[in-house]
Amino acid sequence: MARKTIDDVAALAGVSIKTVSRVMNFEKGVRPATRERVEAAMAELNYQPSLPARSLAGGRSNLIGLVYENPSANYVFNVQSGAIAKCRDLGIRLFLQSCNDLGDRLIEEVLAVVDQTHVDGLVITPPVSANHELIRSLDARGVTFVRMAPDDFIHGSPVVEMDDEAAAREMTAYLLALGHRRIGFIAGRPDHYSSRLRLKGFREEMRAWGIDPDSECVEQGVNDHQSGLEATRRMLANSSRPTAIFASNDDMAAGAIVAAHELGVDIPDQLSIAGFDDTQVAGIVWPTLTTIHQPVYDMAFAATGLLIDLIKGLEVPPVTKLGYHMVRRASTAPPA
Amino acid sequence: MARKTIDDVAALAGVSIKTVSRVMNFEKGVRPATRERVEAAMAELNYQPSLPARSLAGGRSNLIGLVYENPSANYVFNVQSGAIAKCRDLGIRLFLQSCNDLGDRLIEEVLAVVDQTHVDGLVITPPVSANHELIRSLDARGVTFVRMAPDDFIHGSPVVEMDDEAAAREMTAYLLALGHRRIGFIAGRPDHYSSRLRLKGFREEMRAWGIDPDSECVEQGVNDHQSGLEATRRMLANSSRPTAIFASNDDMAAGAIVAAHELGVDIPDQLSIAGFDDTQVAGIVWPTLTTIHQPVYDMAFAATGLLIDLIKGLEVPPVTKLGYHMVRRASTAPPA
DNA sequence: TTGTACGCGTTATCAA
DNA sequence: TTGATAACGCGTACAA
Repeated sequence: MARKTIDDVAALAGVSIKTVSRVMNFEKGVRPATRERVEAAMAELNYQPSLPARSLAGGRSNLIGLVYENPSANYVFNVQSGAIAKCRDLGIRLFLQSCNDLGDRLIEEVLAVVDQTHVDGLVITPPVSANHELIRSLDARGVTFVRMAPDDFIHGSPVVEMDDEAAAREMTAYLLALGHRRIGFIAGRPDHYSSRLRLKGFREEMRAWGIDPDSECVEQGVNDHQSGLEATRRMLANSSRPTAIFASNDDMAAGAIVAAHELGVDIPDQLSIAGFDDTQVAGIVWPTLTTIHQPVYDMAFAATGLLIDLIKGLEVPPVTKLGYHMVRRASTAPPA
Repeated sequence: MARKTIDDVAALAGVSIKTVSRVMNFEKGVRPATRERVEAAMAELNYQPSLPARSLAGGRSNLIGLVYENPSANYVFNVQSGAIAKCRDLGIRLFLQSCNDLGDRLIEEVLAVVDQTHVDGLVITPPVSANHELIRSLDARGVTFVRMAPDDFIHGSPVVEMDDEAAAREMTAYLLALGHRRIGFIAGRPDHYSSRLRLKGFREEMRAWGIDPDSECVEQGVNDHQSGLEATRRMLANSSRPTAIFASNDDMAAGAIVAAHELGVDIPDQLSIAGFDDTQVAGIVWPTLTTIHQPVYDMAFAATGLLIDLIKGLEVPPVTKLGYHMVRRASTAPPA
């Protein structure tokens, strides 16, 4: 079955293609009666405008790209869901650009996709959003983009973020208020900006409570389950065990839970464990995990909205900060 | 910076645009020396062909669509990863079509995307692959597609699947061989074909071992953690508790683990638990989960490859069956 | 308020 | 082996 074109619609409605175009694009200056005739014709033919044709003819492709790199299935899924939801509202199509396993071909690939697909702009999520070389290259190409949680403001593009540092402080304060004093921290990958902020928040709050920095045991992890498990084993082998462990993300916290189970350490009676992100695992492990809810979906939704506004030429705020909140579940309690 | 076009390349190479086109598309009948000149020009200009233009002019868009609907973040992530990997190999771009939350607008939406984007074909994953009405509509539109794990072969399109029934039989046999006789089964959503196959495999193997069907307690779940938790609570409240529980997927098995922990039932000494899928959670829960590895990534990779062959007009096998394997972890053992 | 004619960057036809 | 030129389906000047 041949694809319906604007000519078919114009013929059926008895107008020129330009008028059909006007109706499609909600331009003013079309007589209501004419508009209705055209709309009826479009409906009858089940007409769908050709994106490639619009893209070629007009400057705009009505296509935007979402650029991401691994973090985790849940993170990617939430980011995508947020972006998809916003696009669906506005009739924009989303092009996904996964940079997983791309290595140093990343920049080249992203630029190629931009040129090939004619996307109108990009939403860039961490850690790619902190790739300065890419940002500079995109800027040189004149690409419009919005970044999620970058580690700088070197570029004038809008930024959407949450306050990782304040959130980490809040969680730390919560553990301190429960009565914990020896609190272990499992840090995330130092090349992720949010990891650094979370560690900073932890340290500052500890200091604010006058805790001796020596009783702060900070172990380095790499954001995955295994590294959380190993870091916790090291901490629990220590003579002065912590009574609480705060992991920089949920996956590592889930690893910490396993390490405690292995050693027969009861959670939360003998050891409190807290995570960060509020991903799916937080509700699946036993005991369920106290954590910080990171509004990933909302951040992607907001970033996508900003990008679309930007493309339309609207003014948008340079920084959008979204709220987090603590989710208290079963893995934390006062020390024995 | 203006986008480079085929004219720029042609001018620099001192040939016509048609020749550049020939080189790009690996058509034969171009003198090697000419080809090299053109390739050098393309490289020098960092030329990227315009997808919309190719799509309009030629019949092909070099774009394929991946259609999916929720299942889970991990499932979607793996499917995407497989499809992306295959596309990357072949210079094809992937368009994602999430049908989550689309309800009865699903068919309309998918058809609209096909018409608008001019994708050359679709890879359709379950449960959408079993949506007969959609399949019929796509067929009527003459759309090329490959289905993953559909529940029928009503349509002649190629199918990629794994043998859920045999896998479930294998897991059941494993539990029986360990010495279990009272085995509980947590069934998945009956509207998912694979759920029905897994239940069938469980039942057949039990029967093959001459187990009295009354000692088969089958509880209905809906594929999520919570339903696995509740189903297990019901089973464990029973006077004749099972000594092993086989859940139709990992999420429900993770729920079963929590239920056992809540009641102080030791895993695996007092209760063995097995899952299905080998998703990320299987390695994160404690104890780690014995499960069946479902080759989701490979299935998507294969399906994408088949689709691309199909688009090229090649012959492809009607059914591609991929292998599974059992992953023995810590959640199963002989009964006490 | 509506229509005509041209151009967007490719591929395809056919001639050279 | 190559090239001129006409599509592809739509947006945009500009004219009516």
